[in-house]
Amino acid sequence: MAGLSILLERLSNLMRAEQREGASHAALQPVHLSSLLYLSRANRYSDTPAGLTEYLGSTKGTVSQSLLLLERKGLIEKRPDDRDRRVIHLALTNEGRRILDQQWPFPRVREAVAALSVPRRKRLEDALQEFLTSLQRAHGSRSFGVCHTCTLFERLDDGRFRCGLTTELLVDVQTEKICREHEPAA
Amino acid sequence: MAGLSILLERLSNLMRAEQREGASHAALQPVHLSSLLYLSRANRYSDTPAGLTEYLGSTKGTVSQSLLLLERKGLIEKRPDDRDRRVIHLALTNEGRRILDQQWPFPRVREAVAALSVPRRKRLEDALQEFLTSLQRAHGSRSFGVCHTCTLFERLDDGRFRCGLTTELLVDVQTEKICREHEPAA
DNA sequence: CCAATGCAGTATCGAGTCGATACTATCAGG
DNA sequence: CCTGATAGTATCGACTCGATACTGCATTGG
Repeated sequence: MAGLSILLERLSNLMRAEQREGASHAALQPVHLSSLLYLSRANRYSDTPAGLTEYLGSTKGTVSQSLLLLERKGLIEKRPDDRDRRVIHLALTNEGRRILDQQWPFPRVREAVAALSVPRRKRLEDALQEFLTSLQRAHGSRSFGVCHTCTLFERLDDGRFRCGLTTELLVDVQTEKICREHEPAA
Repeated sequence: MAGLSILLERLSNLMRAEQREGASHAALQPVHLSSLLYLSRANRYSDTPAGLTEYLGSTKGTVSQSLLLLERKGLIEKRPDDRDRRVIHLALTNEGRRILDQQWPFPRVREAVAALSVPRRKRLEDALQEFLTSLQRAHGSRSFGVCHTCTLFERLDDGRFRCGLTTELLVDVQTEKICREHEPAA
């Protein structure tokens, strides 16, 4: 059935138009808002140029350029990793957080979501979640889920949390963030 | 609920990545494939630069540039309107159709759609259609529906069809195309 | 009938994306 | 210690995109 592909294409175009409009209010490009959104939600394994590159499905060269611009505008900060000196961690500045809170979610998307009844919203959310998982698998992309839904996530006997991949202990707030190493349940 | 906005954002990014990849196979930009897709499905009231501009939610200057490029590459043809000499009609060339058929729908989107069971696909399609209508309304955008679902569409006693807006008779094939003057049922 | 208004489309400019390529620096493993 | 892989940057050219200014045609109201 081609109907679904057409709907997805139309949705893409509309979302794109909303993103352009929202971004231009802050003198930014759509991809900049996506970047700020990702970085505001990425855990410490994921808040790097490489993590963002994977999330956006772009190339590291392009992303590097965008990050230079965001840094120049004072919306993000770069901090070198303590252990691996090739790695850079990215964090939103207060100004970056302010811009993101102002522009996201996009008002018309918010409005369209609000126009749906609660059960219909739930139905769309479930159906979309399922499709996204499927699309991410087809894309060979990571799932970018939140840490505590990961199959590698461990609850220790003493109540603390640990990442089964890195065997590191996790602070509570980290487990609500999205992780590029996330392994979905099924 | 912010969850749906986040899903839509993630879907946008993934679709964008698919579009970039598909387009680059044909040495095009994502917006060029969207343009070809629209033009392949637009009726004679809608196959103009202005129609495409509305569909893409862009500006006429930008669209004009993209169309020059598509014409230069031999993927579309321009034909002046008979009655209004300001208006230009756009049509895909055989080469344009070939490129579109080759690149669309995007293989991974197709794959992800195919991975859904029929009832789940139907559920997603219905939910998405409803949301799209809602979003288009919020956006102040036209619905770009197919002609024969339009409230202005008339079946005459002799079996022919007529557009209630322009009062023109419509040939069968035109009624399956999308129209920028489309008025959805509710 | 014609002047004002508005619409369809084009031209041009500057900032930025994006892919490609080439590069540096660092890490990890044999 | 060397080899290969990984993280990130620099640079180039084609293109998008918004803004502004422009042309030519249509419509409308006096």
